[in-house]
Amino acid sequence: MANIRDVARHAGVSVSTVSNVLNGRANQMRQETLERIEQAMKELNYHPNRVAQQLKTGQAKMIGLLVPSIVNPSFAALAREVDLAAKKHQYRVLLGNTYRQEEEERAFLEDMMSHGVRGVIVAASNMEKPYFASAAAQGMIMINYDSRMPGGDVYNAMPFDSVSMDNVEAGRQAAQHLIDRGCRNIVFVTEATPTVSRSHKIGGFLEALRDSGLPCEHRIIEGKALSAYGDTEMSELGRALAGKVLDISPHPDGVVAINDALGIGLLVGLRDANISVPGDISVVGIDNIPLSELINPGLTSVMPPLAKMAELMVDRLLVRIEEPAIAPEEMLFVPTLVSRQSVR
Amino acid sequence: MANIRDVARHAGVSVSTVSNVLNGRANQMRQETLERIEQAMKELNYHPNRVAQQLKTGQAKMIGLLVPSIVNPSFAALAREVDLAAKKHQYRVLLGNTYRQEEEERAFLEDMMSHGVRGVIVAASNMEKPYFASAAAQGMIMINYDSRMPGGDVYNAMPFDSVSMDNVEAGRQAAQHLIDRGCRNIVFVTEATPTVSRSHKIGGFLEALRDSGLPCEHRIIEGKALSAYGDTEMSELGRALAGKVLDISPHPDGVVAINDALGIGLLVGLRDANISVPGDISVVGIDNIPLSELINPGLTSVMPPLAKMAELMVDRLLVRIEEPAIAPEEMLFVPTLVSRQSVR
DNA sequence: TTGAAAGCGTTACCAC
DNA sequence: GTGGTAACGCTTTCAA
Repeated sequence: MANIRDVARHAGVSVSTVSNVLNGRANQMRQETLERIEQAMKELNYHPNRVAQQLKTGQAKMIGLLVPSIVNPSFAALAREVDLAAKKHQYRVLLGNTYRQEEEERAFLEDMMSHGVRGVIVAASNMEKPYFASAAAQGMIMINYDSRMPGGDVYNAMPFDSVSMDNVEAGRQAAQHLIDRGCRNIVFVTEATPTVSRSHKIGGFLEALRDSGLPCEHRIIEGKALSAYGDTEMSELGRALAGKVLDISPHPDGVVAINDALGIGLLVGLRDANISVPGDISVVGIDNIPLSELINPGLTSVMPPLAKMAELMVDRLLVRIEEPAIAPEEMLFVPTLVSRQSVR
Repeated sequence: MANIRDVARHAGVSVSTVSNVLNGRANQMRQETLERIEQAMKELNYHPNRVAQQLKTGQAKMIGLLVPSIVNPSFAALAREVDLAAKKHQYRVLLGNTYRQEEEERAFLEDMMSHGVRGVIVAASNMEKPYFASAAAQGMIMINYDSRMPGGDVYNAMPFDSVSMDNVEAGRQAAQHLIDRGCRNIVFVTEATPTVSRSHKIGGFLEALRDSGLPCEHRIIEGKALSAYGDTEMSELGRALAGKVLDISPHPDGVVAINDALGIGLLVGLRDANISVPGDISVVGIDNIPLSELINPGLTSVMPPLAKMAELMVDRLLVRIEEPAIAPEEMLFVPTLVSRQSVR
């Protein structure tokens, strides 16, 4: 592979001049020189060596994406959007699956450091862990996806931006939709692990019930997923929780699932119990994974504006790499309800 | 961040000595020196700069993974297994989504070159395209996943390894399972684009019918998917093709779908038409995506040994990077049938 | 057993 | 406007 020196020689100029072209400093260059250089690049099929650029500048044109598991459709969708957004800036995405293992998270961050990656999007992990702070101290820029940041003082002490769907609004929309369609006995079904996004969703959900004068007691049905949050496990949980929903008497007429994977499991569990959806019970999910459109009945769901969110995260990351002093912010995105057949 | 010189200084040795430790050449080193160096690394929290190593050695500890879309569950599953396999060798995975755009594929390969990545796993793309050959000529090691390689002379001229499920066997197993369960009027439903893996599956399918003395005429039902092979499109196609299946008279009692996404669509389409699965028609898919376990009825499917395949691909890639002269091979993996509720 | 120094491909500063 | 050259952090050969 040709290098910058070959190009310089071939064009009869110095290395610095070629470098100037490469770095957009060709404005006050003689037109003829520029052309000769560009010509040489073409002829030699020259592509700058990113590794050398990195070594010199300390900047890799890569961002890291840390997710629990790419097999989970929500994170696959996120990965796609992040990839797309990164491409607009000529960045590539380094993927890290952590399976919720602390050791994997730590190793990923360290690897990113040594690979010269300066920015990482961290999806759905608890950023209070010390290695996040320590990576930040070493200059790693991180941005949190999906509101796993603790609130209050601790949050303010954290040097991380946070981007998420407005989970309060999501919970509210889901509940309100059921109320609008005539449901009056509505429950919220969820995995038991407490997170900020979870409590926000529940908050919005209860708010909607309260605003409509519906009872707010014993509305939360929860269960513990078996293993790390694979999608399959989440759906299995949903299937199991269908039983708990039907233990309630009288049967609820509307259910909000904390995410679509769980909602889909719920659909299966209800069908197993010969309950008709939406005939007997209406179900709304939160997430809008591709699958929700495919199954029967299609799962009505509250959808985050993922593409916009990914773009903002990438943009923000790149800005912050240049200007680390910018104060961290929490950015919320308003979701939209996608209506399908699981609600009457 | 501390560098190798800091460590050397701190330990009172030369840079080369530290480098020797880093590269496992510490066997004939004085124990005491080694300890001092290791101590210094700890104290300074030293991590070697991969970028500098790369620049020097031309080897990035990264492999590329080129997939049409990570949102497709089959590729997400592949990505997970590849990530796991790569981790065993301390490699990271650079993800490229191409959405079946030639331009994206070309750009990805070029980027990998300039990032110093020496090995790429190429999933389900036609490797006859000239840029693959050109990347290979520049020293990029590539391995093809899922048998999209052309056969015969052209194949032999290609410097690529190929790893795939034994698609003939997969088609055979699917058909044989239906036959074993008593189906006698069996069809194969597929997307229309011709590929090697497709024709192998069909080949195995027909072979099984022939061996059991069943009719082999007009057994292939096909349709064109709308856009790039998103999973959604594939399922939509399956849903549409349910109609074509039911146009056959008498109705088939068994269907093999070329992949699970299509099979799931088929299930939905059949239900829409008030056909019972498996009561009236049995369905088998090929792929075994996580979703197949979740839906109702669960889709019986032929499963490739993905983890093994990913491990072999990564191992082979790394071997070949060291020893590019090794003759390319085609490696086939025997699939297993996973029985669920979609077959009577 | 350890050290000195060249060089990987690029950038950026300072001369001319 | 263009060129010379010292880094960036590491590996590796050669010498001591």
